[in-house]
Amino acid sequence: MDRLLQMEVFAAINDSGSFVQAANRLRMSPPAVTRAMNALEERLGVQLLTRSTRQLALTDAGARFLDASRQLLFDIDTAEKQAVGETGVAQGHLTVSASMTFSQMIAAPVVRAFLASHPRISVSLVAVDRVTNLVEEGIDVAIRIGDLPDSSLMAKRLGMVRRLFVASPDYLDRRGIPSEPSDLKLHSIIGFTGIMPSHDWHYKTKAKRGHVHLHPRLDVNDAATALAAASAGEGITMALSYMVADQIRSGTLVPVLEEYTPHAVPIHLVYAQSKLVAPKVRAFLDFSADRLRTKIEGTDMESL
Amino acid sequence: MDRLLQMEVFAAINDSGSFVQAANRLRMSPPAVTRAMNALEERLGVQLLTRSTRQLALTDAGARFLDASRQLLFDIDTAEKQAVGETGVAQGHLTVSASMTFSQMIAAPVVRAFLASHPRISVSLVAVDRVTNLVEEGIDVAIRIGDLPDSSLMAKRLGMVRRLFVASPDYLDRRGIPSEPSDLKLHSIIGFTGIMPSHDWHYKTKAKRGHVHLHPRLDVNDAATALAAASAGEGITMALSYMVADQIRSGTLVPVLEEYTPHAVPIHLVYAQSKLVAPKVRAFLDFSADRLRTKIEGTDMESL
DNA sequence: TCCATTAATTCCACTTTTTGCAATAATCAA
DNA sequence: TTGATTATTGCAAAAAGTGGAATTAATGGA
Repeated sequence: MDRLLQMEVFAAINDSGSFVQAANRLRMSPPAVTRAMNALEERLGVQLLTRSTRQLALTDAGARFLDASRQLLFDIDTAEKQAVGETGVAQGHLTVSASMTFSQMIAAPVVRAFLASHPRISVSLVAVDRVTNLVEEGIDVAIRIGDLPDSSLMAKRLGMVRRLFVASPDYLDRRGIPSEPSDLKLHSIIGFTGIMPSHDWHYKTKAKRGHVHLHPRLDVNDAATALAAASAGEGITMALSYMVADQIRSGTLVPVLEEYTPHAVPIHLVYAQSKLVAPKVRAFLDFSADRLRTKIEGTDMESL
Repeated sequence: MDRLLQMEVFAAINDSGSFVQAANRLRMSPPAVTRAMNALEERLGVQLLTRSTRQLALTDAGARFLDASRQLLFDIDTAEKQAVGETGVAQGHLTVSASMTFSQMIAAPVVRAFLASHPRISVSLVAVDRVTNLVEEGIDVAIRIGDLPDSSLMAKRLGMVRRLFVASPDYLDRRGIPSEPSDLKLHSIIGFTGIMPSHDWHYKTKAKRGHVHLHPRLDVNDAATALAAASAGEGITMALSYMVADQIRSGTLVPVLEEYTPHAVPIHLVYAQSKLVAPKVRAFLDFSADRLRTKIEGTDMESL
């Protein structure tokens, strides 16, 4: 039984507050966590954690060992990175997180290309629509949309993202191009709950602000479906700029009411620390940054 | 593969200078050492050691990682001891070293009693006739005969040891009691090469000094055999005091020429460090010190 | 140059450990 | 008491680790 893993399990239990969550965090089964913890206590000959099914409490010895464990795990990680330095082979397992849609539409192809060119690296692409905690959830790189809070994380800017109304050229030929928000009431709207959960659209420009209540004829919660419908000329839908960058470039979709959707937020590649980046992480950052930028650019603020 | 063991193997290889010796030190097989080293390099993605059958050399990364490993292994050991503190159960494996004869005659019975009263501890009793290096050879407790050099080791004094001539009472009745060294020439000598490799005995008292050349009729390299012969009345032999303590107490053997064999040296239980002694070591020290003292005392200098 | 020697490595059959699922036990809130 | 949740154990399958023997490689001496 790996003694370092025992310490990692012990730390994870205390971080997450339960055996099951520690198991998830470490991608182990709950029995494995139980056994690791038992083995650690057995080996040290002292109880570290008094536990019932509903309550966990550190013993004195446990509290002492927990502090030491955290420090040691950090030291070991540092030592390994320092020793390896720049010379190391990019290998091992990499965990990348992004929002569900971004992951599907943008990140996945880049990750697949990355896997193809780095045979010794495996990747977990975690698609979750919430802000992830890199260290706690063991994520190496996250793609974050929105302004970044100050933090100890490093970030590479990939571009800007904003919400856009889009429709196909033939639809606009048939139904006309809306020139102000209220015109939308005369149009066929394809609702996308992922971006616009309510059907009220609040807009704000330099000149004016207001809102329209939209009545979608079709309402879906999947970006690809909404965009397919829009491309087929079924109506106007709202999308995030990166989702439609390609179609706008190729002319399959056309943005409308652009002056009413100016608010753009940055999108970043985010990763922990600045020094001692593991080769696998460095490799992913180097590989993906340009590719992601290319995929994202073209429909952001500057294109207005 | 235990990552800590990998670091231990790496350190041991560098300490001992070869895979085979590292294997011996860690009580592993050479294949296991090779595999641990390969796994470590594989995991880090960098070569630590360039090796041929005759030459080992650290790479730059290896040198960095070696320093860090040694420090970390020490830190982990410390952390575990600190966390466990006094509360820990005495358990695990204990390695005790002593000279061949002391081990057989004195230490082994005490170790057996210790095992019986500490079911969770196992013991390696290493009987070697050389000074062992506690840390390098992974020995927890050593029994040392002779003056101790200043060192970082802790010691418990068990008593004094000196060389003695002994014979059985009936032999002395028959052949007379020697009163000075030259009388030995008229006696039947049982040589014991363990204590007296040459047959020249150099003696020195306050009054005089000199030497006699002895002609043993029987010469053995095993203490038990020599003492058995002496007990059977076959002659005079030289023994270390602890070997004959019991027989002298019981009268089976009688020391002779005591004024010519005054030089006594101390005997100690030696162990590493003063703080953070592992419970298993503490238990052995507590258990064995008195018992060993009892077995040793009675024929040392003070009994003259 | 070749050979004997020594040390690391690989091969292989075997043993031990580890694994996760499913069932169970324990706890607490309602 | 019940229901929900969580830790633990039993068990069979899978994986990893094991050391002895054979192999390979390097080196110093003949």
